[in-house]
Amino acid sequence: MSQSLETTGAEGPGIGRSVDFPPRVTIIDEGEPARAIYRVVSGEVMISKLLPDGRRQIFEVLRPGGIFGVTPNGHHDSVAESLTDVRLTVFEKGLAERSSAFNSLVGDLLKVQICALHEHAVLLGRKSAVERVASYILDLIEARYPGEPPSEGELTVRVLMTRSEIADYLGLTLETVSRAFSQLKRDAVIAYERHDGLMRVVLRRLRPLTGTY
Amino acid sequence: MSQSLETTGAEGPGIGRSVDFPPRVTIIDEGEPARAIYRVVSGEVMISKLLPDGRRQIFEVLRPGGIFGVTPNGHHDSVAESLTDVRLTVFEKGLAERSSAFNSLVGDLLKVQICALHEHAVLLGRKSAVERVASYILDLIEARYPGEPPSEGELTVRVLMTRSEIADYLGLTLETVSRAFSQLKRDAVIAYERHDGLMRVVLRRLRPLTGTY
DNA sequence: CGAAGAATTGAGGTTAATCAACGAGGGTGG
DNA sequence: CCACCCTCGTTGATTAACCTCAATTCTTCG
Repeated sequence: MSQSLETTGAEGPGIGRSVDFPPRVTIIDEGEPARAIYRVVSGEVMISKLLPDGRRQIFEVLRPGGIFGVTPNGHHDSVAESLTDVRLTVFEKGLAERSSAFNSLVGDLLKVQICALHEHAVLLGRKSAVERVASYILDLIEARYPGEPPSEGELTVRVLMTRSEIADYLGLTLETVSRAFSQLKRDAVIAYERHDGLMRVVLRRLRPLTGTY
Repeated sequence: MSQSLETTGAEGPGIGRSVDFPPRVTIIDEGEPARAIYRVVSGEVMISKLLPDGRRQIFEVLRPGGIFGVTPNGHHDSVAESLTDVRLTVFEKGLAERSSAFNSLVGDLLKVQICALHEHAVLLGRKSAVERVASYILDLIEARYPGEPPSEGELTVRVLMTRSEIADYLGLTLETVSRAFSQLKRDAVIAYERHDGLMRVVLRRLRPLTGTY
C-alpha cells in the first residue's frame, strides 16, 4: 500500500502533474474509484486483472505515450503496475475532461489500444506457445525500432519482463515460456548467453513463427 | 461480396442513415478503408480477425447501442459480420467527427468496449473450457435481463451463435464447446431438449463455474 | 423424402500444465 | 570477503486438458 510516490516539481505542458514510481509497484488497484487519467512519460506500465483464485492476465504493456486509468463507470476495472522506473503525467478527473483537445487525444489513444487488444485476443485465443512468444519478441522489436527495421541482419532487444510476467501476458505458464525461448534459441532464431534480458534476434527467422504473416 | 444492402427511408435522429443486413453476411472486411462508423440499432454483430491459415478469433458480439468501424489509422483492423438480421445506423467518416457530442458518445462506448475486451482477455488467457462456456452463458443472461436478475429460479436464454462461432469466440474448438455444454447439462446447470438455442439456466449453479466469482 | 448443416459423442494424439529438481546471479549479514 | 538465501530461469518426467479425426444423430429446408 505505501509506495514511494514522488511528485516532481516539473509540471508538464498543460494541466497534468508529474509523478514517479519505482519498478514493480501498484499504481492503481482494481475497484479503486477513478480519480485521474495517467499518461506514461517514460518507462513501462503493465495493465492486468486478477481472478479470485490468483490467476492473472496482463493485457497490455504501455510505453511512453500510452494512457491508462480511463474507465466508463467511475471505478478502475484493472490493475496498473510499473514494470520499470516510471514517470507519469496525472490528469485529474473532470479537470481535463473539459478540454475537447484532451478528449480527442484520449479518444485517439483508446482506438490504438483497442487494435492492440484485438491483436492480443487473437494471440490468446488462437496461437500456439511458440507463436505467442515469437509474437511477443516481434512486438519488442517493433517498439525498439519504430521505423520499419531492416528486415535483414540481427537486431538486439532487451526483455524487461520476467518469465512469469511474460507468461501472465501470453496466457501460458512460466515453464512453457521458458521452453519456447529455449526452442527459439536452439533453432537459432534468437541468441543470448546471460540472463540479463539482452537478446539478439534474427528477424527473418522470427517473422514466419508468429502465425500472423 | 454482393449482399443485400437496403437503405431504408427512415433516417435516424441526426446525421446517420439506416442500413439493414441479413444474418451472417460480411459488413466490413479487414483492411478495407474506413469510410464510416456503424451503430447497431437492432440485431447482433460479430467482430473478428482471421489468421492467414484460417484460424479465426471473434472478440466481441455487439448488441443494440454498440458501435464498430472505429479505427486509428484509416483502415479497418477486423471483420464485422451480422449474426442475426441487423439494422445499423451509418455515420459517414468526417461528417460526424465534427460533432463534439458525437465524439463524446463514441468515446464513452469505446471505454465500455475496452472493459469488455479486458474481461475477454482474462477468459481467453486464463479460463478453462467449462469456465469459458459458463461465462458465455452468463453474458447471455446479463444481456437478456439487463436489470439485476433474480439470482434464484430458472432463466431462459436463446443461444444465437453456432457451436463453431462460440468456439471462435471462446478460443476453443466446436467439439470442446459441445462437450462443455453437455457437461453443464449433465450437472443440471442448464437444460434443453431441442437444438433450437432455447436453454433454461440455473443461475445459482452457473455463477460459481465462471471462474470470476 | 432426401440432402445439407449443426450438434453430439467416442477414441486417440498432442500440447501445454503440473510437479519437481537444479543452477545461476544478486543481495544481505556475519 | 564469504556464506547464505532468495528469486529467476532452465530442464525433466508425468499428467491433464484440449484438439483432431471420425462416426452418428438431430434439424431444417428444398
